[in-house]
Amino acid sequence: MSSRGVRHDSMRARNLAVVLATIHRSGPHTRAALAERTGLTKTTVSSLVADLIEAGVVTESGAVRGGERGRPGVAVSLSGHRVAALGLEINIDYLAACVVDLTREVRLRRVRPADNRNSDPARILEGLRDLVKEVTAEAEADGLRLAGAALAVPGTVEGGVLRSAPHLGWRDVRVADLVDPPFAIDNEANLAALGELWFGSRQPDFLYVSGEIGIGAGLVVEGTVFRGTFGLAGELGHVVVVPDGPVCRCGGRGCLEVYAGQDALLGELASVGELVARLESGDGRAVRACERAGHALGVALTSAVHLLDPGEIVLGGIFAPLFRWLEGPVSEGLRARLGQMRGAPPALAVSGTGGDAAVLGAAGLIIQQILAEPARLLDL
Amino acid sequence: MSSRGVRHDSMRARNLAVVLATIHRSGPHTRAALAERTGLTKTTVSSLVADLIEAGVVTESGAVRGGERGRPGVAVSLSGHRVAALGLEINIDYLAACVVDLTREVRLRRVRPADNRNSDPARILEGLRDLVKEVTAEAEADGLRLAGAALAVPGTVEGGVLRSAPHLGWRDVRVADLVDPPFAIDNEANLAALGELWFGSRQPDFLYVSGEIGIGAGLVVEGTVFRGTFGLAGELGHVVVVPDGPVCRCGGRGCLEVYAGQDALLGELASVGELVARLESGDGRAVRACERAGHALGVALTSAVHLLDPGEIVLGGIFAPLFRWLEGPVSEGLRARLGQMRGAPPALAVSGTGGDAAVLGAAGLIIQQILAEPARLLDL
DNA sequence: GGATTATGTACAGATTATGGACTAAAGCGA
DNA sequence: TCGCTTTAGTCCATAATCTGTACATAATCC
Repeated sequence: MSSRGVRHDSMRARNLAVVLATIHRSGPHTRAALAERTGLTKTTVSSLVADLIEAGVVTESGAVRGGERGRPGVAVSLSGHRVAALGLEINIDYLAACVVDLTREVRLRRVRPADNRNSDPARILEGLRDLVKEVTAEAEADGLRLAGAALAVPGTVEGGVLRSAPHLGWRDVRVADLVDPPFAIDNEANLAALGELWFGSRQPDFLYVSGEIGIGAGLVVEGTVFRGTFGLAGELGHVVVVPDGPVCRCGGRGCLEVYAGQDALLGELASVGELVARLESGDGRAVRACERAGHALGVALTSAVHLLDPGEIVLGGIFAPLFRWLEGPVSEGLRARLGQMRGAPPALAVSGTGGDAAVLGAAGLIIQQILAEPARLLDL
Repeated sequence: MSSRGVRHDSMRARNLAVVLATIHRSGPHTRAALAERTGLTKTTVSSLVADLIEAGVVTESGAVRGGERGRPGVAVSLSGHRVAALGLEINIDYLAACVVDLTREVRLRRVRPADNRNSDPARILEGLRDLVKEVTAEAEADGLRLAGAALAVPGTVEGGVLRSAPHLGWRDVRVADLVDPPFAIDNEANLAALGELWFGSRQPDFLYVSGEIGIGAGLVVEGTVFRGTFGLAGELGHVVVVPDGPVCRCGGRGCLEVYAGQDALLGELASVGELVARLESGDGRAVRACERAGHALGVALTSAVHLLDPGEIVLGGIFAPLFRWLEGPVSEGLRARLGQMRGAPPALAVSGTGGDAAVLGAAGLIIQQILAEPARLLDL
């Protein structure tokens, strides 16, 4: 609980957010419908909507007839023409950026291939800065105002500081400070979960499992990402599957990653595409690797379901193209192990976003912030 | 996000809560100090404090000199004399109740031994109703007004309905409806975690591990219990320790409970006291059982730390008296398995509450509600 | 075209916080 | 002891915001 008292302007800020959230959640509304939904009076809603229009987050979008009789209302809907969010991602082999407007339309996408393994943070951040400049200029030329930016990184983040990104070879990098204006940073898996929420037409409760070189997970409960105490929650890749199994790069033993990480799945194959090809041709070794991974995932997800209680489980990253082969072993494992503890195990689904859930989710985080505090756009 | 607009009275309700929370968190304050802390004006604070005094949640408690000079202020502190909360618990072999006032003073405790295994819900609830009547009468004779009640049950709770309590033999019991006024219900482990927060002088971030016949856990993040999507989070007892281990009563295999549940620990011994005695005398079998349990706990907690990211781990219930013998294996397991993933594993601590963390936590839940919405006390 | 119905705005009134003036109560210094 | 300074708490006029009623507007129904 914030310990600051609230004043008149906080009340208005809150009401602006309530009206905007209603439009966002349930589509265009007339002012009258908004008044009914929010419990505010028509007068107040009119005044709030006027402010939201001025802030550029909503527009009037034509007449609607409510019942059969009476004066038709004017629909107020989210506006995609003024305000947008910038999503960024640093990953092992690329930098990516995207611009998403308030209607969730992806307005711009940029991917720059790069080899960032064991790289120098300063050099990569220089490249990121360039990318930001380029994309910002293009967005502004499009008439968009970028209300904020967020960055996805393949590592653990604590209070805006990148603590450890083993594959990049980075430790304790204060990424946010190096770019102006400073932006939000979060773990790839957390943001991919948000990406799934915003762009994969998901229900607001699920566990997104991100298969990359490592395996991460982001839990979304009631539309927000659960981060734990230090922001380190969701490290599904190191859940114990076999207590005295092979040593993992984390120092533990028998972690999920050992059985279902990219390296374990691909073996000597060069890419996921190749693995899929082998699977389709019924190659025994590939099928066995996939079954082993599915089995391990079933075990780890059983623990995860007991501890996190997700509404649904979504497989993303490299698990998405492999879903056909993973689904069976994973869901059987869950069903058998969860037993009578719950009615039925959470449903298993494929990720609805393409490979770029994380960048999109980064933009989604900013959109979430805008929707939560539209008043900030008015102060500037 | 609630979708209801806020009005003047919500603003005031919020400010009442802010002032009260400040006093609760940081002890007695003068009105001037409250004004500074909350950012409200002295005028507003005076008016809010007047309401809080009327509601009976705070009192003036003597003069305090702030600096060296100037008129001394009047300290405003929590009042334990009017408002209190009722905590209740149904467990395998007893019914319990307690009354706790706003200063966290336990004003009343009642435990009624009973054999509730495989019992008839209606009969037990009858007994609970009697207990409530008795305790309510005593509290009222003491001048206390019970602002609400909450009930801890050894089972899973979903939206006020007790879904499944295997040891009681209950399924789908609508407990809340059967008592008037209806009260909040939650899982024993979740409420024990709150009990630990309120009465064990804990930091606001920890995972409370409740060793009873089953093993549960309640995660507290920033002072609130994490419940997951359906309120089923924290089922530590069924986290997988050995994927093809012995069958557990839940239907799974190799669950933590199989290795560290009460039955596994006690073997043929009749009570935890007896086990402690054996351990103290160095009985080999007892020591080995304890080591095995500690090892299994280390494995399950490793998964829990990766997924939940708790600030600290608190062992309660039957694990509390066994802490001396469990601490070593558990913390070694955590240290070895967590490896380089985090700076250091979360600290391991014993529960600070006695055996009745759950009842106390039930009362704590209500106190939390009062502190969050003091305005409700004024409306009546 | 007039009655009916629903939308959206205008204006007075209510609620609550603010800010400066004022009163109260203590110590300090002469 | 008296006045000065300092801090606490209250009073009152003002400002921000929401409410509620009245009203103008725009559609359908007959």
